[in-house]
Amino acid sequence: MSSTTIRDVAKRAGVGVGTVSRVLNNHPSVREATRQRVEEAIAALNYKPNPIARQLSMGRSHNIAVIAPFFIRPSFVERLRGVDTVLAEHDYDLVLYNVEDQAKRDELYHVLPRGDFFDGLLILTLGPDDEEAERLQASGIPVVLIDAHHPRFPRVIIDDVEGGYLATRHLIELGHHRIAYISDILESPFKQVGASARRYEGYRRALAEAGIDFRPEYYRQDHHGVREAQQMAHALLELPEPPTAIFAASDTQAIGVLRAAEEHRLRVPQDLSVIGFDDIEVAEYLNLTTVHQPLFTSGVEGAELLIRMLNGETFDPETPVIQLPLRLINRQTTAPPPSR
Amino acid sequence: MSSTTIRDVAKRAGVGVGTVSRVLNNHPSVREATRQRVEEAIAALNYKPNPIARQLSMGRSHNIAVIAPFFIRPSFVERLRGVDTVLAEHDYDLVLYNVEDQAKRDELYHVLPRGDFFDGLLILTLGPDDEEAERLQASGIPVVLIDAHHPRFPRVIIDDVEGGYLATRHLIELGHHRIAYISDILESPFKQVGASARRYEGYRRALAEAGIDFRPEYYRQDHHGVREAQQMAHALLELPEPPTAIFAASDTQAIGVLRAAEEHRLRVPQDLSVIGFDDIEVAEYLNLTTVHQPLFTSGVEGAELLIRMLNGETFDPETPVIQLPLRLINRQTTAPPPSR
DNA sequence: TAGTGATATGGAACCGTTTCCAAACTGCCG
DNA sequence: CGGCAGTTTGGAAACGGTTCCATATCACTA
Repeated sequence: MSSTTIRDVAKRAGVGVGTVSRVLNNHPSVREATRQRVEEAIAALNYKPNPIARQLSMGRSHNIAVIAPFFIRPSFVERLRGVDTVLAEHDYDLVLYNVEDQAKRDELYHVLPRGDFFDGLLILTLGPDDEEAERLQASGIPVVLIDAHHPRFPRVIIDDVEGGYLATRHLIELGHHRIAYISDILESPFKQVGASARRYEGYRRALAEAGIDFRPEYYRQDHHGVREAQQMAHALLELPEPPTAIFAASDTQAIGVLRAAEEHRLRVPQDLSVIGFDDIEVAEYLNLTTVHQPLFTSGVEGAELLIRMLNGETFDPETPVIQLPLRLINRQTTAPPPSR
Repeated sequence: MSSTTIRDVAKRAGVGVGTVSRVLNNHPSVREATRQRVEEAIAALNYKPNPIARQLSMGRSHNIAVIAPFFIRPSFVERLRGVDTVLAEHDYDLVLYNVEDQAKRDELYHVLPRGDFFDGLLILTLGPDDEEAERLQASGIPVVLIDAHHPRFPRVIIDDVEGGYLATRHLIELGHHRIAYISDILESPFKQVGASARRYEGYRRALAEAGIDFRPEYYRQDHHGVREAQQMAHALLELPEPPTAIFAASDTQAIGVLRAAEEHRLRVPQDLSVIGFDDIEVAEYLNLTTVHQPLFTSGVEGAELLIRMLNGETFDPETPVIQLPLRLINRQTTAPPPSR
């Protein structure tokens, strides 16, 4: 029970509360002798200031809300670690909100813009639609988007089109012509153009550039998940003229493709090439060729940006956009197509 | 900017602040007509009560601190999801603290016992040592441990000895005699007897019971991680008389074993059986035989227990201990040993 | 030793709520 | 219509800090 208050300390040290407060916030104008006495009293009473009271009187909470979709597990945790690292360093507390479905999401977008409870808001992946953006902005609370796009907010992103292009290009250079793309549902349930749609664009561009006709039957979408991906790959491999390479919009989905290949007794990469996206941790253990995006770094950069905003730093007329580099990681699930 | 206060609302509705507060907390004794007027004023001014002021005045924060080691990623997220589900339901906010190293951990154990900032504390995996337990208990703040042991605190656990026994027994029943155990370092850096040590005990017990001599060279430990596990398995497989089955203390480490087997051109399970522990998500995709523990459920149960404590529920003289069931998941990485 | 500007200090006011107490109503009964 | 118990209500006090302002103290200088 640390119900000792600043007044107790003041009394014990024989000073006024103001002085104790000054010692606490090491304000310069406190005589050394006085500071000593106060510090002794603090130690003697084992006094710890009440953060809530401090928050109330200072008008700032030192909390940062992080909205994140847990269901994209592997990549989300890496990002969160990045965020945590930075926030801890700057003494902000991380209040975490999980969004698993539309309802939860809508609720959060209604509830969170409370300038008096959060100093800032970090949104992972599930960016706002226009109306929500409006409301967020009206609330005046600083917001940074990580892995989400909205013109009105500072954000940390990757060039998904480029990523899709990179992956597809890699397959083309290996000699593939029959290249499929599987992804989660492009019209994302969360009312925004998702990453997969942009990766798809890169896919189409690479194809077009190489003069390869796009075949609608080589393109599938379903909810995100290993099982769903496995089924899509399955369908693909049963086509009269199956693809020789499959580009999955995420590593998680690539795992599903790998499983389907196994079912079909296809050797990877000899009979079928598979490439993923994200470079989550298991990708390495599965020897999955993939497009690496800096997940941890995205968290770091986003949090740092937010903190700079909180410190009153202002930016050019433009809202800052940090674009992180992508890199193809060539492991062992891609190879030239089977010759025949 | 929602700097409208309760006084603004009171003025506009022509009532006292007390009445507005009563409406807000729907206290029964407010006349319907009055309630109406107040509600109109609230709507008109778009008033939202300031949670911090409320916290200060009520002495409770509605925050729950969760201490978790991010580095055990996959299992940690599942637990966290369980926690989040329950907390959200009960309107508690989840403040997350990551512990990646000893220093961070010590700091947290010093800082967190602030009864006035957190209503409760949920500790995942990294339980307190005796001194820390002392301090925690002195602070009076309710604590629940998940996947950690300390006699003084309520906790949600599994029977790791039983789990180790289960896994080893399974291998023995398949006909294996040369069974190795690899794990992270038993003398955990976090000053407590870890799960791996108890699983080891189960391993030894199963061996003894079957009359199989324990061979020290079949038992290895190193830091947690795929790479380290891979090396340990590597060493094991180069023994003059290598094991025919390896029990890894976690699925993550089992992945390392799988990789080592691949390097050695051993087929799993024909040439080598591998069993893990935890049943994290990828275990299924790798067809890994493993011991399933209810991760999500552990989070749920822990959070619910904490909330019951917060609601003033008291328990028998005993501190409550919830033990979750374990289950062997028989997939495709174990089989009888190669006959020869 | 008085006077000066700079530095320290005490303590009231404030942050925005809840809660408590006393006062003001209400409706009902005799 | 007066009295009374039960509801409603207003508003001061409290929560535990920070901040501001006025006052006290200090170290020098003339």
